[in-house]
Amino acid sequence: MLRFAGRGAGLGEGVGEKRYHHGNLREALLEAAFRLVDEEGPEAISMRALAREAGVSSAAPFRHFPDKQVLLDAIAAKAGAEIDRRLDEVAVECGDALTQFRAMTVAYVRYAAEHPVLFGLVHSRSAISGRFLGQVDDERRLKLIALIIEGQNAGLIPDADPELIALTSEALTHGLARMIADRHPRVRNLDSEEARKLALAATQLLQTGIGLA
Amino acid sequence: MLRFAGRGAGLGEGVGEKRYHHGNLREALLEAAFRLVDEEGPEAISMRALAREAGVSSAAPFRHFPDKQVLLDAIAAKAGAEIDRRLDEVAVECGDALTQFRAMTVAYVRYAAEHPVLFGLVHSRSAISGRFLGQVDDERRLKLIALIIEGQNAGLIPDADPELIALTSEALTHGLARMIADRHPRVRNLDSEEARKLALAATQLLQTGIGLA
DNA sequence: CCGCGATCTAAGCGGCGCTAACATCCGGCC
DNA sequence: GGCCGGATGTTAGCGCCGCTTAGATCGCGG
Repeated sequence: MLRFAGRGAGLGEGVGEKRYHHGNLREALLEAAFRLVDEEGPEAISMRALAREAGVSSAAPFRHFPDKQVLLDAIAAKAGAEIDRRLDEVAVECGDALTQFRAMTVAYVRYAAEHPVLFGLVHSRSAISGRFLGQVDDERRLKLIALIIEGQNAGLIPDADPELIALTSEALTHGLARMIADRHPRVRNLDSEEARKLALAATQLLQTGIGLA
Repeated sequence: MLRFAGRGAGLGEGVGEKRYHHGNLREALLEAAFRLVDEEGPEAISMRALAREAGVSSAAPFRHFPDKQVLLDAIAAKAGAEIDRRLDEVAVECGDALTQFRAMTVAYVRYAAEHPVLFGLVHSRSAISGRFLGQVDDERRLKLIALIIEGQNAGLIPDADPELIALTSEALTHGLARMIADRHPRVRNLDSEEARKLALAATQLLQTGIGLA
């Protein structure tokens, strides 16, 4: 956590009080921006508007974020961490490899349905090129591959290249999530329960395959 | 096609010539914007810069595009039409249903690898909500479902819900394309030949399935 | 050949991202 | 305790942006 100035603006701040230093400006900006992006989209925020909302001058935010893109990247990192948290959460409920993979798919797709804009921001080129998400993604990649090898040893998964199986599975999951988040005509307006059912059906189909030859 | 003023600025326009009316401003703006978005991203264009490039005043573009978003949507529509053209092109080379589907996946993923920004723009919320892409998408959806039913009748595809099979297939295709276009760490810097191989391997895996139970 | 609608220009409004120069304040060091 | 340096604010302003309005120019149909 960041240090918090002792005399900074706490939650019980009086209405008329004005102090030179905000005390927690970085977090205040990040939270406001996070909420606004989630609700209105990334184009809806401006550094100046955020500064006004926080009650500081329009130049103040640049003390904490060198430019707007860095702020957007920070928002993406926050959303990415939340996705990661949810995936870890459902992963501990175990079951065999395929069950675990399906549970993670459901969690991923549900996040996309519930927070489409943030989901999109996480996968924007700028956010992806950031160090943070690359690391997280790599960790999950290794876990997923380990899971697949485990499934292969247990006779649940065919002996194809684990990397390819992981990538294909993830592509299906990611494609579903993207289509929902982007309001693709074919999956418009799914609530997260419908998204859950769709994710289950699609992953089931991936398990059995769509070819008979 | 749009009408083209007889005395409009043709390709052989003299250097010093200046005329009050451009003659083909809408197309000139669209082409320049299309190229710039493809090369530099949507944030790289501004109405004023496009006007300068076309040699007109900064207000002129607004005679042809009510606002910037409409221009971006027009670019997305153009890219969407090109994707559609490519899919139709490979679809006529026939083969059975599964082969045809795999060829279309390859074409789709290759476009994403070759024109990542345009591919992303086509699937932006604003473009998707436009009438045009919805129609195109719906046509292709019906074709794909017809293809699946054909495959089921031929004993190539299992008797699951054709809608679900279509959606799952498309989600895999779309997910691969998105990951490549967004430079997802796991599939960075694939050229279109590598993209082709990956698409073939992944769709092959979808056919056989990733589960043995 | 003329007038009317389509197309363009000039000028400007308010907002934006970002910077520079200066003000204030906090924590740490003697 | 006092002071001093760096972190964190402020004011002012630059240049660009999207977009609007009012008027100039053009070209086509009657």
